Amino acid sequence: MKTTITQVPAYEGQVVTIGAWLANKRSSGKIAFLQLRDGTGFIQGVVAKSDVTEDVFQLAKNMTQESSMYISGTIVEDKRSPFGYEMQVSDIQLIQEAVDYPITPKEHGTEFLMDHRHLWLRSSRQHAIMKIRNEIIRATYQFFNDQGYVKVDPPILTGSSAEGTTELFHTQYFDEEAYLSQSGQLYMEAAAMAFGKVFSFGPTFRAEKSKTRRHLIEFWMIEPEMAFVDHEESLEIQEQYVSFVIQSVLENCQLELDTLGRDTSKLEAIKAPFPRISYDDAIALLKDKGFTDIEWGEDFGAPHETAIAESFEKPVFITNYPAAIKAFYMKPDPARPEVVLCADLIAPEGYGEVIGGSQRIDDLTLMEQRYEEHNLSGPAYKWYLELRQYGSVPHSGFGLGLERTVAWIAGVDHVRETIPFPRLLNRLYP
RNA sequence: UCCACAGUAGCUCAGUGGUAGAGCAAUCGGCUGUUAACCGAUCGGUCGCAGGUUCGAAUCCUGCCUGUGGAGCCA
Repeated sequence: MKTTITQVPAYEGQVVTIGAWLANKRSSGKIAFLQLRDGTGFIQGVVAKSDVTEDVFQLAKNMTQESSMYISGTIVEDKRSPFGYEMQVSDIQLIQEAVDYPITPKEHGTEFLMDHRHLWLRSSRQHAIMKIRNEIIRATYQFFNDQGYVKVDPPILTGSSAEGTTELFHTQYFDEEAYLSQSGQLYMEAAAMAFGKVFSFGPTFRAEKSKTRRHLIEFWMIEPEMAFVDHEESLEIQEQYVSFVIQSVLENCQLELDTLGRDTSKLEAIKAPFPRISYDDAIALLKDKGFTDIEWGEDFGAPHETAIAESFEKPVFITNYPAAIKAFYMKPDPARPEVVLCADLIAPEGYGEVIGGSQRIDDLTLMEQRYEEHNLSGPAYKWYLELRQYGSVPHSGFGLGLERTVAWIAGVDHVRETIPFPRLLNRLYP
């Protein structure tokens, strides 16, 4: 019976065959322990000299790391295994012998591991992180589908930028200049006017020379956009969404969180509602904490964000930033036009900003004024203004950075481990 | 782009002016419950590159390259 490692508990006491790779091996004169993986999980195969032919025992004893095989044996429960089960091996059919696998069981440096990312993904730690990433994506689709959102895919090649501030990757579109998307948001606003509630999930490209544990050149964003939803309602959606994702990971990825040594008690506490602090109060809080390098009107740096987050157990929304330091499309607070109806969600434990969101400007005249202030004239924006011309409604949206969210939930300290093939400053291989 | 640190065996590192070292991996041998197994042996080098100082440089000096950590910017 051919099966996979995660299905093994259903076959206790029976003989099964698994297609597997050798992750590691320990052997003595008359017994060999094979650490097997098949992509679905990890299990130990025990090869006793007395149970198998001499050829099979010699094969097991001399097998090299990452060699591939079909391996057959009886599934037995064993408390000594972290997975709970072992295979008492009866036969092995070698598929290919791997010679000199570069990633050994000892420690390695970052550069070496990143150069071998295509192989590093096979390790139990990377496997666990990618399974958590997958669960976050799965839970995202479930959450928004259950709430009646329509997934809409914005274009990746664009003729214009959403915000003039960040640097764009630039390419040729036949005879025209084109850019890789740095945000789908403008297109998602158009989609919200067509479908009401929408979300996107796709790659984003930022040609910034950022070099920190929180930055990738290519990363994935989830960008919901909702018509007839104001700023406050949007915050409620955000906290429910994030809570749902975390509870899903806790339910479905226990083994993975355990492999990573994640302290799950901190995640269990992450349930809506989340605290909110206004930009004004955040500035006051930082001054109380002794920061002298920040004044009202300036944006927070990483140390400021961390200091604010440390004052709360849960993620915290920092709301209503000065209009001058935020994107042109954010709606001013009617009571205080110098600040906008926006919020950044800062994750605890120093993981930084995971969501940025706002209510959007719905007034045509104000949007035209913003265009002039930001020098954003041009045919590429004509369609965006037309959204305010034909049945404009209050609407809000936000963007969640997938890799920062994975890093936070998995307890990984650098986003480069949270995407299969990270694109970093000076890293386009493999 | 700026600041700090690093580059020595396939990998992780020690060696700071006088014969190039260890652990892991690999190869051979030993061991019936190992958890990064252990024990013995063997194999393994353009000391990042270029120049300089010196009787002598992995070691000191200069420049460059590459990487790591952080900052700015952002999700």
